[in-house]
Amino acid sequence: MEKSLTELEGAVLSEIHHRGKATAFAVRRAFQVSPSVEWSGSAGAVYPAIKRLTSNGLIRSETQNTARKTSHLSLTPLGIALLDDWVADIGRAVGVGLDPFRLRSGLWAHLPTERRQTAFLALRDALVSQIAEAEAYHATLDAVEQRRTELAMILQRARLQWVERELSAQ
Amino acid sequence: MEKSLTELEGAVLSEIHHRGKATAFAVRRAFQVSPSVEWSGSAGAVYPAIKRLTSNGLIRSETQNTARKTSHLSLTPLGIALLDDWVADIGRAVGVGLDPFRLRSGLWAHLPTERRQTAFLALRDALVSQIAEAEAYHATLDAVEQRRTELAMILQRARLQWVERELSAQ
DNA sequence: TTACTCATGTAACAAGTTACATGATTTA
DNA sequence: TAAATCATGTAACTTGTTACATGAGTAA
Repeated sequence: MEKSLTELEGAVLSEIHHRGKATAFAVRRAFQVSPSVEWSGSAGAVYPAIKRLTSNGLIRSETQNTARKTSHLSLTPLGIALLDDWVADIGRAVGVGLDPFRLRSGLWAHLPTERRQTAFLALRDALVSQIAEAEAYHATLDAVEQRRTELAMILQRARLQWVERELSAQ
Repeated sequence: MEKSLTELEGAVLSEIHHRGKATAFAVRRAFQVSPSVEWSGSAGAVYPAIKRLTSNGLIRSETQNTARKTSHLSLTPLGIALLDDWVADIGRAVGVGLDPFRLRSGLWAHLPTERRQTAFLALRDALVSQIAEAEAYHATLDAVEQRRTELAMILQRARLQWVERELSAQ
């Protein structure tokens, strides 16, 4: 009876199983380049996580017989079952998450007037350019990352609307 | 030259400065009850954070001369300045954050058909009831927490729309 | 041959979690 | 007076971060 998967462990398993990432390095790279996932893809997080999951029987790791000591990763039946449980964990999925924008939203009103105005304008610009960037890259992504990017765009558009309402309400 | 505040440190400072929480215990309680903030309000996080901020000169801590050794907390001018910087940190504010829903969004399509259907229906129900709950409590909250709750509701409504689109697309 | 990328991993550190310990005050 | 709440804090643990170390393959 193990405790349930952490968010990073679930993300690692899904990179291997649903996005075809065959090595620890490829998983790291995916985290590093994804704008819709928040981990840095640090070696000190990914390698220990894969080690844990391997020794718990969720990941099958086949070391290649090449000079470059790469391991080919895949999920065991147990790994697939626990990944499905993690994916279908409704309670976690509907959690609001750690959102730096929401956390600050009630505090901008308390900034000195000029600084507040500047902040809202900067927020608007940053959101607009992030949305444009996401739209540009969207077509180049696989199905999983496309969905995530869609939701990231929905979030950024909602924030943008909120900011514009605040700006016009001044 | 210290490094910038962590998200929890900024949240702690804003609880004291913008929401009038005068003791470490009150800060903990605020985190524990807030549905729009993700920290557990554990003693092992809050007390060390306040200790750090106090010894770095951001928090003034006046121990009361009562049997109950409560400290009355307030921000120093330095604390107010660094809090304002944290609040106006646009780069952090527009980050997408750690979102368990977005992380899973691309993976639900890979669940076995029946389980997927069940998951989407459960997601819809959970989102509907969370929105209703937030609406009910909204009026009882202070200005800061009201804004956060508004943004949490915007997020949940956007998720709900997305889920309903997925359900009707099957 | 120099530099970049692929590839794996460890060490020191940071900052969160739960669980526990302690004691005062208030309320049923 | 028993239980709940107010109040502060530590200890063991988990898991993330950056920075470093090592080495193979590839492209300029």
